[in-house]
Amino acid sequence: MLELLPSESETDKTKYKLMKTYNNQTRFLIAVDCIVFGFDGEHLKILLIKRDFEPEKDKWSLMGGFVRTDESLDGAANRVLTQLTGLKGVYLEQIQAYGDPMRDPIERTLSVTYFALIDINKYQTQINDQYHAEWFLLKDAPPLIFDHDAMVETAKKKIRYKAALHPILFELLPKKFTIPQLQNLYEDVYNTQIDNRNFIRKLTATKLLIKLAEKDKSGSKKGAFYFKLDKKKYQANFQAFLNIIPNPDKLLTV
Amino acid sequence: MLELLPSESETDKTKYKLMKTYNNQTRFLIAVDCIVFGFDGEHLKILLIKRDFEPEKDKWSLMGGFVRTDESLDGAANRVLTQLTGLKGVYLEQIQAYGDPMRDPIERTLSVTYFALIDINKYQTQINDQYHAEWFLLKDAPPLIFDHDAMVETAKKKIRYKAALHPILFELLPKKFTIPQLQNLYEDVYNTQIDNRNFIRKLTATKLLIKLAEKDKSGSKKGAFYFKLDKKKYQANFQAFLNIIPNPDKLLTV
DNA sequence: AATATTAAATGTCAAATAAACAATTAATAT
DNA sequence: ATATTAATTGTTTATTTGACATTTAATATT
Repeated sequence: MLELLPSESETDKTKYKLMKTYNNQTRFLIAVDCIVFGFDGEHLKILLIKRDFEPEKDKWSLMGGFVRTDESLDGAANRVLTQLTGLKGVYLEQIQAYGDPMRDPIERTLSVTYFALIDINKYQTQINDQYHAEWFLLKDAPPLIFDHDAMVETAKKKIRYKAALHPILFELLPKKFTIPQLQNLYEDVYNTQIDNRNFIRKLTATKLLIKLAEKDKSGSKKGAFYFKLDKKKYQANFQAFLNIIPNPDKLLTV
Repeated sequence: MLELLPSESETDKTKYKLMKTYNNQTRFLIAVDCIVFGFDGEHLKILLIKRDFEPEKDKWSLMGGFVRTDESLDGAANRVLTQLTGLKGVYLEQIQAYGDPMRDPIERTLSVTYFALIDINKYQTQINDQYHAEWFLLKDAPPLIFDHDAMVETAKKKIRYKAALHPILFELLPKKFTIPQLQNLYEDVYNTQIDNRNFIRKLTATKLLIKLAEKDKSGSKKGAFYFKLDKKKYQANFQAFLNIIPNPDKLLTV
């Protein structure tokens, strides 16, 4: 930044000590807001909380919180997410900072959004569910407070964009999953039908999947083989561009 | 966010008026920092400023500034960029928020970074060059203050990533440019050699270029034809995935 | 026990795309 | 007239993609 205060010529450390704050600048509240996605085997879902206090009491909202004095942004986002879900080590990625002066009617607040991808099976309503959290189908989520609807829209676009190139959607699945589950997930995210043979061929080419002996019999008579992710290849090749769905760029705005 | 104050039951507007601020929360400075890229026909460059005030006097830094009371983040970034370059309507994109508690030794400050792509020919040192700005080859830019080096690294990755899929690099070129210039640009961004015939074929396929009658004679005896961008197609198909350079994902971390 | 039912799993062919590769052309300089 | 230099152009092969229908494994039914 610019507009630092001039100071006398001394050692840097001394200077810093002399200069305790930047004068004549306004300070703002900083919040993090999390867009938490899950997958029920059929459809994408989003975890929202119902506010039981004013303002906007009884309205639905993203889970968030103010950044504290000694925590980083990622730290705050992880804290908020753990408060809500009880989960740690969740896939969490910063999306964007929202800083419109009027976005919070009470007081100007900057919000840094994160999206989280969690295995919905690991999530359990906290015993002391102070947040009144609820899963919604993404398609019929209720209106949200402030600019949270815009945040969710951006988050949807972001995961569509990123999942078109990188295997992040596995973060939504349990350790063992079936090909039909995986295909349902991709089809729901992109709201499109995918040819099953091409889908499997492309998946096989990634070498990310390990076939297990066990079958999931719950969905059909024949049963579908379980697969698990090859974690090493997943981490090693995460940045590589995949092309699982046909013409992904045509689907990004749907 | 959570942790709003409870309030009496009245109309929303009344509630908001009653509730003037969020209590018991720390407020922080918010800055924007711009990573400004240019292209001299051969190499990518970055615009840095030399601080002539304490702390970190005489050190190189990104151009930045504190967010003011009534401006948005984008507004602040545009203001800062115009102050530095005199340019308006520049390609500017938010990258990321940096919020490590110790990133600024004077006072905790959140910085939201933006990258700017400008036509280096349009840039002219401001008459009153209070910022002592200077262009550096990206490869031999000096060490920067605070966490600005990390910001530049992230910005480099970001434009490599984005330019692998979208035609943003045209923002660095003048209205009229030649194919050799364009190829130099891509080769410098990805630090790789590109086969000239394949490069032109892929570019032609995008239908983004319009060939002009005029030639640029400065670089060779034969001269290279000027091209200009088809602005309508550029805007209409900006989100479409291109594949100008071979195996871009292999080059993203170089 | 044979047959029906249901969803999972599998293969082929044609079209499009990408990568590797060298010769010709247009202008100026000698 | 010839040499020089960089810009421009095309072909061939390999790979990837998309479109398309049948078989298989298990359970349910008769």
